[in-house]
Amino acid sequence: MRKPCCDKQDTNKGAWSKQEDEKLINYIRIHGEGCWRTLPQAAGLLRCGKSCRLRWINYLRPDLKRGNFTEDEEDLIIKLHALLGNRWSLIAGRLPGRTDNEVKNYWNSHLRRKLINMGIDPNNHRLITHNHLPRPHDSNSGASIISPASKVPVTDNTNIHPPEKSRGDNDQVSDAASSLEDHKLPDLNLDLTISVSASTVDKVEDDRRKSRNSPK
DNA sequence: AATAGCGGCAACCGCATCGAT
DNA sequence: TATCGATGCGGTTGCCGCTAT
Repeated sequence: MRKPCCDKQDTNKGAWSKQEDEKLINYIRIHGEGCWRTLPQAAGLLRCGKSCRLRWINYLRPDLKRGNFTEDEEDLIIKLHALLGNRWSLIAGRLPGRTDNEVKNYWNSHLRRKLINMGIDPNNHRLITHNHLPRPHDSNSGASIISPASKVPVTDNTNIHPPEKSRGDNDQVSDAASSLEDHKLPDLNLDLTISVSASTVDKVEDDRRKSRNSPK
């Protein structure tokens, strides 16, 4: 039986106070990131390590770019989501200064709705084919979708079927992504502008591996 | 002015993954 | 090879502020 990550009785929960933020920032400034389990005690925080890590990564990190997403960023998120599904950390890794949480929230609150309004199913990035729903170019029904910002067609290659939902269901996209890594997607049009290509996906995965292996 | 409804965002939770032993 | 602990990730929740009624 695994021990809980922290003694929940002795930890604060909920919103962070300014003092807590300052303690965390000061500690990381001096000692650097890592060792999240021992950090709270060492920093004098009544928080669990996971909470500290999340607060730092999503809010306190100095290199965070806060504020609205640009059109380019939106476009890139949509394209990467079409390729990778709900792998938010991978997507965020291609957006400097953005966090997975931020991208995920933005997707769920803005981009999903935006795609739906455009008649695109956000789960699989294909045109929603409702018989009663008028479609922009019906002759192409289900054949291609237009990326909103760039107006660059994202070919519906039918090889990519992002998941209805993530985690267990990520297998489909994992398959797509791993197929990309194996170069087994013959007819896949990966010219997604903003340099999202098979090699980009390779690089994303590669970066991820490297960051895992590199010491903190 | 009050309040119900809604959307956005920060934070939590549980599971997966990876490295060390 | 199996097990354990630490960390990472994605889904979900809950709070807060804004807007419509």
